Formats: sequence, structure tokens, C-alpha cells
Amino acid sequence: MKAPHRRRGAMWWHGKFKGMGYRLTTSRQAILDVLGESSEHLSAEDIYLKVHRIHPGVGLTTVYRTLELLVQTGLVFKFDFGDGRARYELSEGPKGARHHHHLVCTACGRVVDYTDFIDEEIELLNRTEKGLSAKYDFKITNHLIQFYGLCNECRGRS
Amino acid sequence: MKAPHRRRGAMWWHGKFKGMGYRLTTSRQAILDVLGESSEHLSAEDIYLKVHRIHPGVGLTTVYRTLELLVQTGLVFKFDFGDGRARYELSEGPKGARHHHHLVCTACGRVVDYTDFIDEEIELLNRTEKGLSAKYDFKITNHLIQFYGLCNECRGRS
DNA sequence: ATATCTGCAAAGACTTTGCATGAGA
DNA sequence: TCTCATGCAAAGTCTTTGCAGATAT
Repeated sequence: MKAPHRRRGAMWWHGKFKGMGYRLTTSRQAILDVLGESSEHLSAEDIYLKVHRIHPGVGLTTVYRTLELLVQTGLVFKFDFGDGRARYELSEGPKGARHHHHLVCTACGRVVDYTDFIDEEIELLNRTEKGLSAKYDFKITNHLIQFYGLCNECRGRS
Repeated sequence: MKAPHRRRGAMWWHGKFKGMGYRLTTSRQAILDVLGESSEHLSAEDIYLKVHRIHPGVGLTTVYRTLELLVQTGLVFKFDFGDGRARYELSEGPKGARHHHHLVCTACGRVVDYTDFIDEEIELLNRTEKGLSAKYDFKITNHLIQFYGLCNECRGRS
């Protein structure tokens, strides 16, 4: 298991994981490491390939099963950018420093992460969340905001 | 072709459709009618079944092909609520009266449409849209907001 | 008349499942 | 030790594609 270098809270999920009664296996750590070290929008296969380079024993099935688990526990968020395969991202780092939303080009599939306006968005979302929570009796755990459009290159081509 | 009863702008898409060089076929009208008359979150198969009752000649393939076309032209929006199949909704009726966002239960998959707070949301989205448009040189055409959580029933069961 | 559109069947792509083996606590 | 996790292969599900015949304009 390679220890992450650039982050102070290495293995910060350790506790959360075991606290829920799940075993902390080599595969799961490897998958979490890959997610933690990448800033891209990884598909299950992307993750599999990266993990596989270091731990050739880990199979694609385990990646799928682990991702499902991580999504259930809220450690990972699953996105759909419209290209037929799911993408996965750590919900937040040890200090919650990664929150962002997405801007998707509907022609080429390019995805831009943005953090501009995030504060305003979050503030409104929190208010909305409270209102919805009360009105519809939901316990809201997450939200999704995406913008769709054409990037400069694709706009040129049309 | 059954004419819609409850809507004044019957066939309002007629012009938009032909204006783009597409043929207005029986199948396409039937599919648009189904979308226009339903307020649910229909999957391709749901649409196929509804269309099929009245036009048994229309196949599932045509439904998929038509939906793709409608999504491309912006008449229909495609959603992913996390259950592995896409859902489709008319982007807006003849008077743009349908805009709403979604609240999804991650346990049972129930989806609630809400229009509360929509005005505030739209206002913020418009501002954000302008900013993002300029900064990332995108022509933004659409947005998506969804909240995720547990509905009252599912919360009780956990 | 002719470029589009469509149905059917088959293929494709991603994801899930069954079962015997292997590994954490 | 004993339950939980995993790999492999096979199956499942939704969606797309090829092609000949039908249709809108």
C-alpha cells in the first residue's frame, strides 16, 4: 500500500470505514488511494486500470463492488455526464476542500470543474435544502448541479 | 394521430421541428404526444409501451432514435436518477410552464418534482451561467439541479 | 422521386451475479 | 476460526447499429 504523499490526513477514511463494520482490505485502500490522488473524472474502468498497475490481483468486479459500497456510504459520488458510463469522485477530502460543480460540453463530452460562484450556490442550496427537507419530509444528503453547453471548439465546428 | 385535448398549443413543436429539416412522422408525433401528456419520469420503454398501445407499429428502436433526436434539438431533456435507465421529459411546454427540479430518494428511487424555490434557483443559475459562459467560453444551453436523500418511508426502514 | 425514417434482429457496452476460494479481525 | 471479500466467467440490462423496405415532402 503506497502512502499518499501530498495529503496530511492520510488514511483519514480508515475510521469511518471500520466504524461502519466494513473490512479495510488492500483492494479498497488501493481504490480509495486512486480516487484521492486523481483530480479527473474516472470511470470504473479507469480506476481498474490504475489500480491494476500496482495491484494486478484486483479485478474489475471488485472495483465495481467497492465503488457501490463507497457511494452507499457517501464517501464517493457517482456522476453521469451522458456518455454511457458512470464517473466517480471522492465526495470530499479530509478537510472538505474539493467541492465543485461541473460544466459539460454536450458535443465532445469535455467536463470542466468550476468552483467560481460555489459559495453563492452552496448558500442557496442550503436554504433550498432546508425548505425541501421540511416540505417533502426528506433527509437530504447531497445535491448535484451541472451546466450543459457547447465549448468553444465544438461551437466552431457547428 | 390523436389530437391533444388539454393543451391549447397543440402541435406547437410542428414548426420548430420542420424548421430544422426533420420530417414530422406519425411515430414522432406519437412520441411527442406521450411526453406532452404525461407528468411522470418516463423511460424509453415506458414511452414505447404507451405509444405502442395506440400505434402498434412503432418499435422501441424508433423510440430511442426519436428521443436522441429530441434531446439533440433541445425539445426533450434526458435525466439520470441512478437506476440504470434514462428518463425523459419535455424541456418545456408551449408556454414554458413546466420548469422544475428533482428530489431523488437514493433508497427507493422515488422522484419528487418541486417548483418551490425555483425562482431563486433560476435567478442564481442565470447569474452563474453568465459568469461561467464568459470564463470558460461555453455557450450554455441547459442546467441540472437535483437533490438526493432519503424519503420518510425509507428513513424509517433503516 | 428520393432522401429520410423505420422495424427487426443482432450486436455492443457497461454493470451485476453465482460460486468456490482467499483474506481480514 | 468464521464471516466477509474477491476473481473469474457468465449473465443481465439498457442502448445502438445494419440493412432492406416504407414513408414524408
